[in-house]
Amino acid sequence: MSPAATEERLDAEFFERSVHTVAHELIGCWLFHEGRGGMIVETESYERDDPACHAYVGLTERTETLFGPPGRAYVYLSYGIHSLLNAVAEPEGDAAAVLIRALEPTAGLEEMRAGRGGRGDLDLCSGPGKLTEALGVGLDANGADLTDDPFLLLPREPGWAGEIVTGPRIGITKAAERPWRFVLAGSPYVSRR
DNA sequence: GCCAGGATCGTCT
DNA sequence: GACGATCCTGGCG
Repeated sequence: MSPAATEERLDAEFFERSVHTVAHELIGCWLFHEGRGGMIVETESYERDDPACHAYVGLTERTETLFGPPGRAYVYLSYGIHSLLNAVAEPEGDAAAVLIRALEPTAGLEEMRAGRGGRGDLDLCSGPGKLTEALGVGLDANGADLTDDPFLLLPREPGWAGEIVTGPRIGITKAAERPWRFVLAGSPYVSRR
């Protein structure tokens, strides 16, 4: 299953709202980068007044993108190894972002398998570090416009009716209890943990 | 199948 | 100089 090529992209307005609303509504949407990608099945939201958010400490060179206009990509290096992809939300000057944690891969499967060392499809995009590797998104994508090439971000297909479950965020030590993780119920493509 | 530990580097103190 | 919004491997049962 894949979206029609003529469908309209999500625009900056979509992201210019509460980061939690954006994170929730991104589930079921489609994300592609250079022809590789699929349906978003797992996200987490990070707001500015949130000890786990990088922008919590204020504006620095690193967090500049977070304070910028919505609909941009915030990419940073985690554990010295993995690039993690976020979508900047809320109006410019209001730092908040949605971490894209997992996709159900549908497009460019061969390329993604090659980039991921020939792993099975369940392991292609089932984690924030995995999906950036599969899609070929690196640190140089920081600040890029997610609503334009080489990214392609499409809304849910008409009539889509997936069930979305919320829960505590994963892999953080501060404010981990806040229920700002959103997953598509029953999807085998979400990260394990 | 489950768990513990290591890899590796940009950013902040 | 320490610490991660992670992933993979190896050891053990």
